[in-house]
Amino acid sequence: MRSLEVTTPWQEEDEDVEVDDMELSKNSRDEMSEESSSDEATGRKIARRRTGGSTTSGGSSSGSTTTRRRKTGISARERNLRRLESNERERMRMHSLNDAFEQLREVIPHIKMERKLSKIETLTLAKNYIMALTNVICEMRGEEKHYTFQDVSEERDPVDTVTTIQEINREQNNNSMFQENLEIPQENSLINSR
DNA sequence: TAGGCCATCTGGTCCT
DNA sequence: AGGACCAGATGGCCTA
Repeated sequence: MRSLEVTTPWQEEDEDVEVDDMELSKNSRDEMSEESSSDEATGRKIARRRTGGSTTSGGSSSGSTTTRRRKTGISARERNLRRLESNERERMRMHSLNDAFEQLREVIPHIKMERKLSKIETLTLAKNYIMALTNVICEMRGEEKHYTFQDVSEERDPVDTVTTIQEINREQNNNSMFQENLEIPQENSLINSR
């Protein structure tokens, strides 16, 4: 995994002097918006955009415009290095999160669409699926259903398209179009395996 | 062109 | 102390 190597003017400043962190952030952003590269290992695009970041980080006092004294013993070069390493770790973290989303998309039944499910759609659909499966289990045990689903309207959102297992079955039986497009992963055929 | 979705950067906070 | 996690900010891409 390759880390970004960007030389910035403030990197040259090695003495432990007082610096303005906000100015540091600004310089960093400006400097880093120059190039983009790709991850050799994963082929992922690295730093598709590098002009992000904020001068007013949320929920904290980081947005203060006051000049703060840098921690002693850490040079600007060292701080830059740590920031770049931190960025790299954060990128990797987000990539693994996205991988998890992708795996989730693959195991929940949904209508095939031109575009892939968004993250919020994926989570909502997964939640509905879990609720539906829970109801199926309850039904098999002769227990009362845990969850109730609202009636689906005529115009349905992709997320609401499959709300219950019964609905999946009904749709599969009645709608050839649906039959053609609905993807129900084998691993998840809990209903048939019991 | 506005709005939705997304990737990335960033700094604060939490955790080990 | 350092890494993980989190949320705000920003800008790119795409679609209606």
